[in-house]
Amino acid sequence: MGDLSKTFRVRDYDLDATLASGQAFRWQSLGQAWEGVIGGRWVRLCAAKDGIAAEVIKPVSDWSWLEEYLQLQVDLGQVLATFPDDEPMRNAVAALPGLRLLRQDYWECLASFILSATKQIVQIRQMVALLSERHGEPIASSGGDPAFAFPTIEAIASCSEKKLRECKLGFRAPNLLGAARDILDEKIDWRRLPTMATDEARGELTKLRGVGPKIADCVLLFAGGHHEVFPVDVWIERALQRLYFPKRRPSAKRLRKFADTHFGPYAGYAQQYLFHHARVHLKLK
DNA sequence: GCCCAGGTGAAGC
DNA sequence: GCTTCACATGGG
Repeated sequence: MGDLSKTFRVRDYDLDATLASGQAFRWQSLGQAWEGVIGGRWVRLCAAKDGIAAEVIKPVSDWSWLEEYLQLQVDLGQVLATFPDDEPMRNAVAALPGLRLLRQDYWECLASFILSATKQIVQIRQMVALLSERHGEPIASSGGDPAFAFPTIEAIASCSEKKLRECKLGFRAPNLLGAARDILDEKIDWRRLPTMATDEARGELTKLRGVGPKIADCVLLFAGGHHEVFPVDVWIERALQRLYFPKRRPSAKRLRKFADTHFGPYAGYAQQYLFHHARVHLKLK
């Protein structure tokens, strides 16, 4: 049997901040609701009293895929308690209480962040949407437009570079294609990735062309659940500079070291707070 | 038109 | 080692 909707009880969950924070790229805001696709299922989410209401289009009896994706079991208070007690962190948390990290699919996350290189978040969304429409499986959805699953590794691997460039991927096209083919050709130990220690997994991911430390760290954090990982991108670099070293100009290496030692066991969460806060509330340049 | 965007890899000091 | 640059494409 199963149900078409379910309400999950959860505290401290800011759905808007979480789905708009640039960690996942398939969510669309429609009025009060968010519509998206998680692993081949169309979903509509809505903030509800004491929790989150979910709607699907085909009956579901086991909702663990959604609980896992949304990380409903995480006690946010415990996470926030591990943050360093300094002004930048206090401000970022105060501005967005309830911001969470999702737990995404490895391939979709890797592919999306391969596309993220020197692109704005809006444009990453556009590339991901176009790629899914053209190379993903159509799936049932509510309303007029069909929805599309994110393209499988096989679907991307069987594309030509030209086909991918037609999805506006630019110079990222060969990187995405290469990643899909290298995974299928077992150039990296893809299957064992989820159980690897952080450094080993990072080493595997960065064997892929177009995947450096930043993209690898995003995959480790957003798909692998390595919560101690702190991806450093241009936004975070600016935020760290301005918030923690206003008078000096530390090298990228120095900032990396600071990020690795300052933020504690949930540094990845801290990073997401700083990142979203910097993007939304600070005019950093 | 110009500048820059959740980077990376290669080439130049 | 560190700095600079090319790489496609679109939005502000």
